[in-house]
Amino acid sequence: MALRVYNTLTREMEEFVPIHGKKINMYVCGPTVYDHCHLGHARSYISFDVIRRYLLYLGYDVHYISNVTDVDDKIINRAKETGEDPFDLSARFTRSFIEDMASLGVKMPDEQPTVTGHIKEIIDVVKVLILKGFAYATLQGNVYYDLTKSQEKIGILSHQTTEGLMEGSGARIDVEKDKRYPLDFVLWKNSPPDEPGWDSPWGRGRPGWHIECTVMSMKYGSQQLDIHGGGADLIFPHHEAEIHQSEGYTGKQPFSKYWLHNGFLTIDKEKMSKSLGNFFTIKQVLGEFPPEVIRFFILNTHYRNTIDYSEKHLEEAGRAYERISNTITNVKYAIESAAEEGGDPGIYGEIDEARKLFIWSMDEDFNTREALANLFIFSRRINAILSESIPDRKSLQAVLGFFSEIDGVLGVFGKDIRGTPEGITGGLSDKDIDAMIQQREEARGAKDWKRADTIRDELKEKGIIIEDGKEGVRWRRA
RNA sequence: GCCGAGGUGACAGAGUGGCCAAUGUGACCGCCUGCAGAGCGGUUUUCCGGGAGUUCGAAUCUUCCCCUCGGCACCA
Repeated sequence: MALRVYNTLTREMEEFVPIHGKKINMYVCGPTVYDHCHLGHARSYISFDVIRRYLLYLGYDVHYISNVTDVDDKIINRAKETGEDPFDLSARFTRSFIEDMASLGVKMPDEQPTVTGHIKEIIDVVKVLILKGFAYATLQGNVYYDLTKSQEKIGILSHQTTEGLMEGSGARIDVEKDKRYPLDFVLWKNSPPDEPGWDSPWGRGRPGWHIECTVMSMKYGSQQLDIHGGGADLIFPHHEAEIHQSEGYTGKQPFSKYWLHNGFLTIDKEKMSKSLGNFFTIKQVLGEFPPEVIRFFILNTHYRNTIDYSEKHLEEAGRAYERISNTITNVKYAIESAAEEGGDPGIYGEIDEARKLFIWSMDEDFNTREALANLFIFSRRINAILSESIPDRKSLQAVLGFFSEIDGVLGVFGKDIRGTPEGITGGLSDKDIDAMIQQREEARGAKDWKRADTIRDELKEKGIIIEDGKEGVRWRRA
């Protein structure tokens, strides 16, 4: 059994073998911060978050790098529209992005470099590319990568022919007049006086979009990465450009051994994107659904497939999520009334089997959907055991431990395992709730069902759900 | 136009040639329950876009056709 991944570079499933043993350098393209992030970004970063966590779970030493593009035409244009300083604007949306990721339980990258923090390094790499003959500066103060110098690599990731690319894009790109070849891409771009810029050997300007990833992945990772990830929309031209310039710079190939790309998120079968205006920001969706449901929803489809967003689908995901969530709650309640030892040891076999299936699923290109399906089966078995008898505390703790182990990868059930902190719900403290339940129990004892139901309804209105079980009454916040 | 991905039950979505094609949601029935909830058991008739082929055997491989979505300026 070994991990296999789908590599965009070869278009095949390949066994995952890192370049340097257990140490992995993984780079994922971050966002351009000119607006709040939308659910499509969430999809991408949650997918790679889980990939990262699973590699850690397998015992790899993962060094995870993800940049923030904080200077770019879109930022400058947006700032012009709003009259805001472009750097203030990008700082504002960088904070927004980091907040969103934290809400969704995406682990912080080990390194999160920004473009503006690496201007000097970028200039140095561009200088070398010119020296080596892979790039040329023009009189207008632009520097372009010269694609004729690595023509054999055109289409290496997008798997298209030069002609195909020329026909498709040539007609639409307004070809910069100082470019030698239509497919050449900009490494350094001249900045007019009213726009952000830095002094360079070619005049005042700013980095092109692709060069940052080359520079930062090398500075914080290695000249050759194990994994490079991003949305499928980055395959061309962004990631291909990175290959040209990185391999030109280092003389080593491949720039990245594995290229992983996540699929899109659509709405009504149309791609969610800022240019189409059909997007929901992460903050909007978080306003309607809890973060763990959003994560569950995203992980409920394989990361390379398209997900069609709709409230209906999210609600469905919420109900599915509750099944496992309820199982965890059931186990926790059972622990309270369980004997220390002496229960049916069969439960350990269930855990071993479930762990095997989890790894088996995830080893196949991070198949979280399959992993969740197996977790449902495990949940059902545990519930079945629980409805027949109460196992001993030790084995129940082991079940909880297993959920926690899995959750280290999926990051979905943490709240259920740890439990909600004590607090106030609907103006009621835990103490108030317990008191009301006590009253209801008295009514039930007297078979005063009307009064018992009234209390239950009253609590329900305030967001507390009462459930009568054989180990006593339990409650949870809706 | 060029290139790519995909069409699986009511819906969502796995499926690594071979036990009755996972799993979840929904619906229905039963158990449990004062009722409800949660849970358990069961049912949801021929669910693999269509044709041809390879094979003892195909949802899985080949080929043709139909349809959908996406990439080719920016995009996760």
